[in-house]
Amino acid sequence: MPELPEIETIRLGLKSFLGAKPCITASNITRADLRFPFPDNFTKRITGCHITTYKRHGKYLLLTLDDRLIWLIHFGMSGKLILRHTNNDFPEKHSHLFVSFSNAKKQALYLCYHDPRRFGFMDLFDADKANDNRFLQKLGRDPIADKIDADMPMSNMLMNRAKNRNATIKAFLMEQGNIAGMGNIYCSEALWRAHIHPQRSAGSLTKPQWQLLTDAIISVLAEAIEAGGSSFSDFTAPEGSLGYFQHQWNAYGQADTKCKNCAKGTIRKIIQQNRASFYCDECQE
DNA sequence: AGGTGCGCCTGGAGGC
DNA sequence: TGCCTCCAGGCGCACC
Repeated sequence: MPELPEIETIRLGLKSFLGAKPCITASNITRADLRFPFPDNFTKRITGCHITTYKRHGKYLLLTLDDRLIWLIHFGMSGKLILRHTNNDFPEKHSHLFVSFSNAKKQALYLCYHDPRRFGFMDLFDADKANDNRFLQKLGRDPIADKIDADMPMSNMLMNRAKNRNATIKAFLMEQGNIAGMGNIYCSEALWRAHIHPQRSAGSLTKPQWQLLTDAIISVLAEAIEAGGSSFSDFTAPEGSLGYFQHQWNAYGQADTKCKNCAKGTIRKIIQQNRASFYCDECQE
């Protein structure tokens, strides 16, 4: 369930907790596979390394180790990081990876990757071969992290990719190769904000609609990151978890309520690609 | 090759 | 209370 804003919040929270260049002093895997097996010699390879950058692309958290390795984390549906100042009080169930750190002040800090459904996964590869990574190479532009490209604004890029596509706009936005980081929730929210029906074919959107939709995507993600940031400011509360945060949705999960945009229509729930979509039956076309 | 649907996995909610 | 069924969905993959 964590989508781009949740991963960004995890990234910021982890960076704030560990600080600059923390050293991995120990690591331990308690089950060999998440969605995929851990990379070979994973714990051996990361132990002794320092985290030199904290990056994110779409829903992937990318930690650079000693400027030469990338530790990739995908949180799947239920993955989260639990952070502690002492090496105890981690949940007994579904804690799959434990990592100990020493920060710049030589304080010991502890992290646990917790994932009940185990849809998450990790990878480890050479930083100079990131373009060949089987996960990263499939990703499109990140709507928040990537620099604005004056020659090819995101709305034009999306419109070009959608040309002649019969897939619905919902399915199109969910394809990580078109735009990285959109999940089920923010798709519904962005389409609601842009007044575009989720069953419209992607190729049928007009140029102004692509502009409206692009603006909606960026604003809905940016606002969610802001909301996540405000909830993470007190993440040192006892649970100390960085994962999925509850936001106030306008469309997602609001079936049968009055639309807050037009105040006339009703939010409806339909199933697309076996996933729930929510839209207003009055103001989304 | 584009479009569609399934399986993976577990906890929680709801029905009886 | 307890058992059962359904639902949540990101991703890779099989299939048409």
